[in-house]
Amino acid sequence: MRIGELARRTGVSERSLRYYEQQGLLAARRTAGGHREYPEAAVDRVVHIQELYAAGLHSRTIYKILPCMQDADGSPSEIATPLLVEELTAERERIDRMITDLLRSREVLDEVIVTASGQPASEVA
Amino acid sequence: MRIGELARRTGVSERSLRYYEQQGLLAARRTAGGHREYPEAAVDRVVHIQELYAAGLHSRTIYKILPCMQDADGSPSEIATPLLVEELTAERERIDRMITDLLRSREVLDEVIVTASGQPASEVA
DNA sequence: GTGGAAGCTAACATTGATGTCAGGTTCAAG
DNA sequence: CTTGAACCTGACATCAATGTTAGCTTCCAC
Repeated sequence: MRIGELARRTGVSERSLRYYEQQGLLAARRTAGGHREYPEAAVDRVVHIQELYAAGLHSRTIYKILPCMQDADGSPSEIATPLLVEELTAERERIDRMITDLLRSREVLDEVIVTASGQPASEVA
Repeated sequence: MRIGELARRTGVSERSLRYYEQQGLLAARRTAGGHREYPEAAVDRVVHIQELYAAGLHSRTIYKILPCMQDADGSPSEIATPLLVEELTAERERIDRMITDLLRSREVLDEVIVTASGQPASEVA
């Protein structure tokens, strides 16, 4: 399929798809005229990429992870080096911290909402 | 206290403290020579600001919230408008979504870690 | 009053994924 | 062949908080 369809089907802009290619995350054959031609599996791959971006990973890290992921093409083509596993574990801890922070943030925000919406200062016990 | 001490005590850079002032988040009296002079309560205020930044709020939103928060100075000086409460509720939902997304991201990452660390493709059932 | 630490302003740089525009080429249906 | 949609590259813009630098001023302990 071509880039427009891939963009439509994944909800990712054409701009971003080209960027992913530039970062080595997404390959495409080219037509004689230079247009990108994607296989079906590209949809899954883009979904994977999005999931990893959503986790706050940088494209360089995603670049290293992708070969180790299972996708529609089948089994992962590479096994992670111990160094990569260590890096991923560190990322996991970062995500844990973010979750913790966000839970805390939500509490703070709730407190603000209560303070701000319901109670004039005179009503505070 | 002066900016250096406030920075040290809050862990926020002087650059950021000046930026907060520029955004209207943090006020300071000035000495005759133009140096910023902060009250004790500034420490709490900066902590509040950090908490809100950590929640992913923009300075403009924080600007609107701060007067509604309780700090070392005592009770909030203003009650939020219904519009602001609505905005904060939207922010809360955004945080909820982020948490959900991160939990999902963590799962994905765990899957990658398992796939990547333990099992060569030949071992996959 | 002096010297060095600490502050001041202003301006520019950074980050990183994505938006947007310009100016051209290719594709495919009629 | 033609035409309009789709695509190409390359460059510049964006966001927002913060880092960094330069050049100058103030503060304060001696």
